[in-house]
Amino acid sequence: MQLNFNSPKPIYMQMVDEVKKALARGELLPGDKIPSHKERAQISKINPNTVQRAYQEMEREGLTETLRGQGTFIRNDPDLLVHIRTEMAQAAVQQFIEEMQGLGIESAEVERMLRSQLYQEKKEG
Amino acid sequence: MQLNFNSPKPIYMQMVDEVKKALARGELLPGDKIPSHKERAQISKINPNTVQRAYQEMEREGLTETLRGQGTFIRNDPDLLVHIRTEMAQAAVQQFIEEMQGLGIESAEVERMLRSQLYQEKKEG
Amino acid sequence: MQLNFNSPKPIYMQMVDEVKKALARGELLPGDKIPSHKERAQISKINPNTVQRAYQEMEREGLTETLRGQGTFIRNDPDLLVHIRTEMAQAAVQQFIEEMQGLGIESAEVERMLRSQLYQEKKEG
Amino acid sequence: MQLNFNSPKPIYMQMVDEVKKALARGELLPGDKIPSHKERAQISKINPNTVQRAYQEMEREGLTETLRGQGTFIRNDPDLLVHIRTEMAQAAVQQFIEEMQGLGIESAEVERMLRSQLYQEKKEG
DNA sequence: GTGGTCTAGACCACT
DNA sequence: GTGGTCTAGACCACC
Repeated sequence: MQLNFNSPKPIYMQMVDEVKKALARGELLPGDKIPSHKERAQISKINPNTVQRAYQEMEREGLTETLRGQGTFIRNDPDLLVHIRTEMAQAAVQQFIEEMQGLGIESAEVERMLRSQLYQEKKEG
Repeated sequence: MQLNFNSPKPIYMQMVDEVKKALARGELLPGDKIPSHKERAQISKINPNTVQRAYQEMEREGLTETLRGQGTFIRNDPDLLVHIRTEMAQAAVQQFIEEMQGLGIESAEVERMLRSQLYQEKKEG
Repeated sequence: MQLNFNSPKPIYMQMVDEVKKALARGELLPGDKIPSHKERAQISKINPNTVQRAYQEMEREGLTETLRGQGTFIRNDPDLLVHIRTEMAQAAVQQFIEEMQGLGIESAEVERMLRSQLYQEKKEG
Repeated sequence: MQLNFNSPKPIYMQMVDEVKKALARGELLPGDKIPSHKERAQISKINPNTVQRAYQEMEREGLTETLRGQGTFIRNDPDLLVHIRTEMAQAAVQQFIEEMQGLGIESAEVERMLRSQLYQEKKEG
């Protein structure tokens, strides 16, 4: 779980996104237990309340469900993974397109730049 | 100039980015005068202090220069436009790729999704 | 026995209320034996401690009596049923009226809304 | 704003409900500014963070909107009042009916009890 | 001054 | 030990 403490994006929001990404990547599965807020806080070296706020947000978004005294679990919904994955991917694509159009860059050029950096990336990584 | 007051990104940073985008799109040209901070504040309905901070930031980044008593101008540097444009575009591409890889999406799929949404977009817009 | 694990009302209180309701409905009768706390815990999938606390509370309220080695029984008091029933009903009515007055709804309108939903309910159920 | 510090219902939830009731009663109008969380905290003698949590919840439910640095306002939606009012009233009626049916009380008897207490109330108040 | 985030630490209900 | 609420107080961005 990578957190950027200098980002303007609140830490609790970053945590929610990280969990969603882990789900999308298949590293978390529906039904999995996630660490208690105290445990997570120790691991990530942040305050338990901040973790709890992230967990609250996930609950609210239907990402997790919590059993009193037992812990917090990824919701056991078979569609959840695909749903989150497409939702986040489409949002990223959308934001990217808007950003590039905001810079006045043509679709063909957007494609070209993406490919160029995409395959250069692959070699580096 | 589109500002999102609920974004965690500070308004003054959003303003800087909007000016850069206008430059990249060719809507602002090197040497152009930009509105005084009071004028800009009235137009965008934000606090003059916030505008001033954005202007300070642009000055600091070498984007603008201020002539006493005459106002603030886009710096008259022929390379500025291209420089800003490629810088912002590459940053956007980079961020997009990282986001998609964070979701565990393969390069080929990234390309496919981009194209799909890119040309659908074009028809809508 | 319906328990809502997300309600702010403690589970043991919910259990007490459920027993009272079963009594009011005539599903439990004075003198009836109620399950041991271990049994109850297994049935309702809750912690035996929680059940025990509910049983303690019922004992305290004079709802049940415990015979050593024999188990816990609904108190054999002929007035108990009527007493509980009217007590709970009046509390419910009282709370409802206060809630509706808190919303600034007139008595006539309260009556009308109740009838409307009451008979619609009947058809559905 | 009446808060019950001994209720199991969290204070921030009580605050949300109180604002909704004030709206339903017409004491708050769409567009009205509500006190800052610090002010409200002083008035109600609770912690500013608790107030803020209530305000957050109201924002999330679409009850209020907040303008950075200016304050929090009842959302300026003409349907809001009626919407909240009917929503809360129906929920109260529904809960009341379920409670009474849980006690095994017939519809006719429910009506009778309501009327009896409703008009007795009126004389007292 | 206003809202938003974060830390720190307490208390409670439930397992 | 686990989640939930609350208090207290700090810092920041914006008005």
